[in-house]
Amino acid sequence: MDLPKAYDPSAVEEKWYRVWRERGYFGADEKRPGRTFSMVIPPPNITGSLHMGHALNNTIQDVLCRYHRMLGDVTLWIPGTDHAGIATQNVVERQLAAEGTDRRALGREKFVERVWSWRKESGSTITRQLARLGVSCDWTRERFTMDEGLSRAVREVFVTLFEEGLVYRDRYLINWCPRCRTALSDLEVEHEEIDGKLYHLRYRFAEGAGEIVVATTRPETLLGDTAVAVHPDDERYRDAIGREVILPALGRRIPVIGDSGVSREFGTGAVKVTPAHDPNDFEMGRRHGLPMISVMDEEARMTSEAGPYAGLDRYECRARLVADLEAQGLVARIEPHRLSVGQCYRCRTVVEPFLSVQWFVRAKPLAEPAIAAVREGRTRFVPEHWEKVYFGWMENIRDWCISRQLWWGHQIPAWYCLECDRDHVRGDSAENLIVTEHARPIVSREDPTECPRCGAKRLVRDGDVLDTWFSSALWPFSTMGWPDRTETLARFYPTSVLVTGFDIIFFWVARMMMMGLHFMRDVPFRDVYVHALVRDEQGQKMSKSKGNVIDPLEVLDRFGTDALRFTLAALSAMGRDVKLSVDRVEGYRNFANKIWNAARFLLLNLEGTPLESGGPLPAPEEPLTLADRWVLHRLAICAAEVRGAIDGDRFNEAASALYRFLWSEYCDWYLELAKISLADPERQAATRRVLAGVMERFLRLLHPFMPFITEELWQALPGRSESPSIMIAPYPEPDERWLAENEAAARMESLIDVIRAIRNVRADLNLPHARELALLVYGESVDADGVRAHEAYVKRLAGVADIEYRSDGDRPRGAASERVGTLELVIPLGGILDDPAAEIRRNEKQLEKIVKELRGISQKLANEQFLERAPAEVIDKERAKEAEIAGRKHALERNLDRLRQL
RNA sequence: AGGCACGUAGCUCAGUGGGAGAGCGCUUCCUUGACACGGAAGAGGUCGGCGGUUCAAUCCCGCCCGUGCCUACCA
Repeated sequence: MDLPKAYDPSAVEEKWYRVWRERGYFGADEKRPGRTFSMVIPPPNITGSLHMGHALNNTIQDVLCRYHRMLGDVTLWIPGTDHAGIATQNVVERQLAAEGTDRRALGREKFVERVWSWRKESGSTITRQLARLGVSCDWTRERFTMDEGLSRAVREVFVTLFEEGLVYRDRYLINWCPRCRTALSDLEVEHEEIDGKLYHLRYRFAEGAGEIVVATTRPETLLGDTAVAVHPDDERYRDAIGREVILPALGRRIPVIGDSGVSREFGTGAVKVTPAHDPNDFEMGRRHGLPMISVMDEEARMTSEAGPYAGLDRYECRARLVADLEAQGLVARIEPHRLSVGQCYRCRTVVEPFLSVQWFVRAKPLAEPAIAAVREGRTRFVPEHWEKVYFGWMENIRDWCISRQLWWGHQIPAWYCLECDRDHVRGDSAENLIVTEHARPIVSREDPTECPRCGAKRLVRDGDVLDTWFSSALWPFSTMGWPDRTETLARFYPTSVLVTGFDIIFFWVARMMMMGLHFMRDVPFRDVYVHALVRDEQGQKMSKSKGNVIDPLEVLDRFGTDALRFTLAALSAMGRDVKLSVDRVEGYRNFANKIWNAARFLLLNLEGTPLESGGPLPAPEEPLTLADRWVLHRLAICAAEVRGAIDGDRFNEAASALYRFLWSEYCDWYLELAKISLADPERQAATRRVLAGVMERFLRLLHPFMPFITEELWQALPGRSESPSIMIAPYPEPDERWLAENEAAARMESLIDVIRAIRNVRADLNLPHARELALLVYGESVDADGVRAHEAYVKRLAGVADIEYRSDGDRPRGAASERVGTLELVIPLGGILDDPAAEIRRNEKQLEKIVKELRGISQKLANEQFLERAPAEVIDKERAKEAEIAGRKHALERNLDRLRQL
């Protein structure tokens, strides 16, 4: 078979992905006995397009998946997508806006239809892009958080939690996005520090003289103030408590109350209390039974409660109000102040605390088992320190607001009776419904046709939908067919590992833990592998606004899937951010090309010889060259390292072991040495076997990281094995016997040192390779025997024409000298060396280094405490080193003397 | 405010209680029959600073400086 000179990914990737998929290799056979390995994909949003975070996340998952499949585990990886409530609704709303209309004009039903058709057209973009990464997930099991089965699971969970009292409805101060016009959970609010102002405002006493100055960052909320609070023990305000002040602008009388939650140090020690617009004040309002006045509506415009300011936007109101107060002399002063504002995580609009009736999940009872499960090690975080983050959040968890005032999502299965609950319900459809917190919702698995209390047929359904993350929380079991008791669940739940980014530990991981434990009575995953963010090469978060985004699709086009995957694996040191640069990908593209050409060399040299590259590797008893033995030893080490690294989730170590073996060992040394034995008829056959057998093992070891090139080359190898695809071939085990061949390895390495030393001389003295050198080897030892036995290696790789051995005696006068182990290598330079000064300089430089090194070691060995307390082997090692360096020093000095006499 | 990471070669990053590493970049040489997406050789680092533990610290501990992130209702 003729391979092109360079690897061309585009000619290979699509072809093999189709073959794998068509042959069903991605599927898991539930009936097959044996160990299982299972994962569920973190479902990307249907609005999404592949970014580097996805690429990293899915590369790691696919490495694990392919590895376990090759280990023989029954391997299941379920893919799917998330309906992404707000994000998707926003996309379609933007489309409508472009058409000059909006969702209200369309109506709920038509709007939801419209979203479905959008999803049909565009929702699979992300899965097609994932496929380009080569992910081996079982597409026949692909799920969507809004599909029928998952919707059933969502409903079952909601109803059950309601029945258990873990879901409830209440009027509460929640986070509200005035642009999306929906409630948000605490997690969906992102805090950002900004430069704001602190306004000091005068509130005059209603009776008598005097005033209290309060400090606020949000003067417009003053319109909703129902008290002023001070610390009860604050001497300054002792007499104020119980009196009333006049609310500026509106003239309302409000009480001064004492509350120990007020800090005496901050500002003036007095605080305005606005229960309907501030979380602190809300709590204080509840404690003191204060009225709660909403002065802003759901679009953050001032309500009629705001008096003269009604109808103004919140910021406009602020400006007008402050101006008015200044005119009245009620502004004591305004100072700059850093404060953090909450923004909607989907649209960046500043979020407003908003008093409204919402649905909540009571989190504490669900969190406790989830905390215990991690404490007991039933679920393990990798790296471990994420446990702390998880505990920190879980232990201080607050109830989860799950209702969203959107149309795209799982509509809450709750109905209100317009008859027996008519005092609490206004409106007659989901769109115009206003229901107080006192209404009694009818929550049901089946859509009710009449009120279970009064039998009335006039029911109206709650218009809210559930937080997207509510359905994501069920993902590990809902995708496996729950609430039915399926074989899939029995076989694959809990999943083996969840691979995810730390940014969604709270959003997703924590909630899956809670729901999984509650409904499945078991953790959803054994391990959570938390990888970091992909950043740019300066460590900046990639973002469109910064313009530093590296588009994975472009990278795939330029360098191929395997190169990107290998790069991500190589850079993903556990728990560290991945700082990606295109140069790096290019480097690993070159690696792919190196493999390609090594295989090309191999195929050119097999010349149709019948050979089983997948057959057993030669055994140590067989007659083999030193190079053969060495490479087989190194292969075994590589296999052991790679397996250990993947088992320990150290993907970067696996990648570097593979890289080093193939490039620095197989190509740089073994291939070059094999060229010698291929020319020797007696050795040719064995060399071919080793050459091909090692390559075949290497391809299998590499396959989880670089699936495409490994399949393409593996298929090109002759007679490799029974398996029709490398994907389902067994993962190589380190061969114990070759692992133990340390002696051959040491001899080879000593030869490598000899060759390097000669090359070194050649390079330093600028002697072209064509210029053949003579070599004198001084010293009697196994090292000398090694050179004697492998002269061909040294001659070929170092360009030496002639080798002589001397036990000792005079060295030639003009020569270069190198000390390697116990040997002194002398290269006579008479007639070649134009300028002895160059060689003198070279030697002097080396000598300088050596002298320094020797001084350090001698000092150490002179230290009594070191000799007393250090372990014997360390001392022995230091002694050996001292002797070796002393030998080198001596040889160098002698050589320098000779050179200087020239 | 609290917490968690991180500071190692020009750049981006691995790593380890006893010999400082990789990729890219740089310098010199090589169009040698797998590969110039290549080969050979090399330069370059007080492993952020200061203390401590230890026979021995880049690694463990403390403090400081710098950077990044997360959490938090302090107006």
